[in-house]
Amino acid sequence: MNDEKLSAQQSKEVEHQLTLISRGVVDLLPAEEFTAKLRRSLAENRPLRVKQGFDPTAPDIHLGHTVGIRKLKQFQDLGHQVVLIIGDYTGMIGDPSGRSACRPQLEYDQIMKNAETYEKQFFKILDRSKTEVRHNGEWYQNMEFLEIMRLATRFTVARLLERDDFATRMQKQVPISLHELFYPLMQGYDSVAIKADVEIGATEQTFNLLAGRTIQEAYGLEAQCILTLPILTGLDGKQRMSKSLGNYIGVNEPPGEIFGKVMSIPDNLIYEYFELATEEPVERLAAVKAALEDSSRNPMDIKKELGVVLVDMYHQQGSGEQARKAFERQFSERKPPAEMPDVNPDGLSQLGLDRNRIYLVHLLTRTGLTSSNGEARKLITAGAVSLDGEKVTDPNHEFKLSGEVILKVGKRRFLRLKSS
RNA sequence: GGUGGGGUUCCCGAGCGGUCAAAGGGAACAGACUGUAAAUCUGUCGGCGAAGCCUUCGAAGGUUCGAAUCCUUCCCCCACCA
Repeated sequence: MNDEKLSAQQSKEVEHQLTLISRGVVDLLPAEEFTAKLRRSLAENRPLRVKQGFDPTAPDIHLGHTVGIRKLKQFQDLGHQVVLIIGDYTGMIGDPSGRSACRPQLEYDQIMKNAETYEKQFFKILDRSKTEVRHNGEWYQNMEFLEIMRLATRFTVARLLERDDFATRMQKQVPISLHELFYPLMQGYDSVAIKADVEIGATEQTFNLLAGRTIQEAYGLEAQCILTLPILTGLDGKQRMSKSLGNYIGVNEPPGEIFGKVMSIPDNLIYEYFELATEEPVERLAAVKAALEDSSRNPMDIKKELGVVLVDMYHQQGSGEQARKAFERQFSERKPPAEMPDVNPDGLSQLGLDRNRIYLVHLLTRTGLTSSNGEARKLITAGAVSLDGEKVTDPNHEFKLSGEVILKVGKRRFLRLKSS
């Protein structure tokens, strides 16, 4: 790469972009190479092609994904070209852990369905008109076996196996299938296919990202730079945020859900979420950090602010405050929420319930508030169920419906029964 | 391909002819406390309107009054050897 001649104006722009892009990043490798690419990009007025791939193995984008997506957005705002890879092909190959293999055909349909919802969710953050979306089936569908073998010559088994996750699995005697070793190669080849200048991913992706460099060079292309981002911790405060662990906040969730989930995170996650999942200015981050460290404020209040910010990011302005009020009403003041599902007499009879003699256990199960009669009984006995604020502890409780009754199960499940 | 060790309820993991719907731990859920935080304590944790019954211990058969436990075949995993 030649040293580009840049005007003072342009040099300043490089500095500016570098600062922004580096924010919140764990590694930007190799640093000099990236700077050079950036300089050239500006000098030649040729946007960088910045890539990130997603395997649509689950239907939801969650906050963990947004760390990367928001970094892409930053590139986009700076005028670079974002390329999203939908791993429809890699997704199928992905991770067959556990059970017997399902039918690939079925899986493909599921993947495509997920891919669709993914795209919708991506564009809650990215600008659709400026984003290039590619499915990697596009180039894998017809790839020749020979080609794949050529790819494979670039790596040694030892190198693949020295990766942390594989090493751990070997140690724990968890099987590693041959095809999993190919995954980095495929991800790397994606970079060839779309001629990526930069690929971003979470820190655990480092190996795969680096594989991209190796493979691009094998194809005579300039190697991409890689940018890694921290992994967001899930709601449990222990494991990474993921759909399958159920410890996530989805960007598609309603305001109340997002707010409530934020309130349930351990205090020590507050700062991390502010830093990685929001766009708040550095001054505010610093203030939050200071307040948490010197305990000058109740962490709960800061958490509420976080909830407001996050809700606003994915819903209309003002939804955050609304969610906060609803939350305070329901949990601080312990009043039933303003809105809850209801069941009218027709609904009751459809469930096979006689409103003159409603067997509570059946009501709970048939309305879906509990998953089985056993669970319903369990909750009643535990004192978790109330009718119009009156705790019911008799598992055989029956009642006659008159007027309107609010049924409550646990802290958050509500149902309004109407007699007319 | 050979040898050895395994597959147990959401996960880990005991059980190895009846007392087993299956110990223990984790997760989860609920209650108390509270800030839907943490910590702690308590309870529940296959299904069915008590009893009693039904379905579970990789799959299918079989032995037995009786099987998660014994036998046969099959499937899968792991280690070592090749």
